[in-house]
Amino acid sequence: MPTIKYYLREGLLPAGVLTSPNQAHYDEEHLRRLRLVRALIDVGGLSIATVRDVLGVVDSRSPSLHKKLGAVQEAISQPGSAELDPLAVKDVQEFFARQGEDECYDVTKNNVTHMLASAMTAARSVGHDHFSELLDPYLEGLKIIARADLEYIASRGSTDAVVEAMVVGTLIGDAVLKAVRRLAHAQVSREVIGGGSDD
Amino acid sequence: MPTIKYYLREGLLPAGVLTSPNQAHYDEEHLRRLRLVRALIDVGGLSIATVRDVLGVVDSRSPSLHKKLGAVQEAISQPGSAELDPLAVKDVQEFFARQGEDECYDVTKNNVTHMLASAMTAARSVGHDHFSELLDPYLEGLKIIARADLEYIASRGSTDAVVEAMVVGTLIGDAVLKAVRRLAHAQVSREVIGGGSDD
DNA sequence: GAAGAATGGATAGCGGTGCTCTCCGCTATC
DNA sequence: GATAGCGGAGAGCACCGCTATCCATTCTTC
Repeated sequence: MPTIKYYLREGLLPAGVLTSPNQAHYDEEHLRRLRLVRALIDVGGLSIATVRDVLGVVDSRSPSLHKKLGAVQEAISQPGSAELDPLAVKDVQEFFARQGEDECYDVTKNNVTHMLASAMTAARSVGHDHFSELLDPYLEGLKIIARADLEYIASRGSTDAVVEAMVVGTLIGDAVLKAVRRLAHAQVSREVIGGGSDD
Repeated sequence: MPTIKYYLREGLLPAGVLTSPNQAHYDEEHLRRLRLVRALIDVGGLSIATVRDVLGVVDSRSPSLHKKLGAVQEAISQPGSAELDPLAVKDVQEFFARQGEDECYDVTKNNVTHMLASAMTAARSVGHDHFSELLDPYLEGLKIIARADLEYIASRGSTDAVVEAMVVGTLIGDAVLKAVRRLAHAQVSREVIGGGSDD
């Protein structure tokens, strides 16, 4: 697998233990890492560089678990450089205000918030000026989901496993949510307009 | 903008109305299309080829709206070619069975189902063998979300607008969900482990 | 102990994708 | 009539993920 050599070179995988100058030993942990990297790339859609960042955070030792989870979250939520529509930013801020979370987040500094504002910008750019109406129901549904997520993540053993579960759960979870949402769309749409041909 | 010329060439944008052999006129509709294309690429993360497919479906005239929405959904849910873990497929099938939706979907033929199975495969590959436990709470939350989506989409005027809203709402909605889910994670995690430093 | 296979390490190169540059022939404008 | 601009088409560029090749060394096998 030349790909593995490449990942080693790129620093995505730790070098094996050299038993001799040209003989390195790789254990089960290395294999786990490799599979994690592949999952992040294939399912998470992360770039090599982002994967490196994420793993860097995962491997870092941080005083507080909370901080580390925050850092992981930032790392797996890369920005996307389009500039933001001020109205979209306002949409986001109003949403925060409605949730009593004002001023906690800054669009310019927080990747996740920036992500949200980017999406709202895109919505407005295609004429969907009231997309932000969806934010509240979204949050309502996502609270259920997030609780399940956190329960799942917290049920891990070590703190390392918790951090890793955060990465995996978030990224693979994104993909799962995408798929299940589409299924739910189809299901709800079937309920509403049946199989018929109305408009 | 050479990029526009490129999109024209790639068939992502309809040619302008030629007022003379070297003078084309572009109206507001063209501009809308361009912004839509950019949104699909930037926020939706679609490739040029996928955008072309999606727009092809959007522009096609189909007898039934339901069919068209289904086709759109397939188009915006491109597969990802990794092979599937049979156990992951079983996870998905059991999930369907639990929802009373057996045999409605085939992992090999339906992009969305395949997407779900891919994600479960990735989860298993990194040792998360019980990720499928999350599917039920996910669906529960997503039902709320999907209802809001459908309501939003159905409130459009023409059927063309409905189809377009399906595309936009699904793809931009994915991005929004990603962001809000992370915010919900942070919020729930703050509730649970506070800002403190336990593990 | 010798021959062959295989490894680690490093460099160069390949293939696809999204975009840009340049050129050509034409026509609208001054 | 000169010039500036357009539409159209081809070649080319930059980046990214990956692969192929090479070399020195060393484990394996006889």
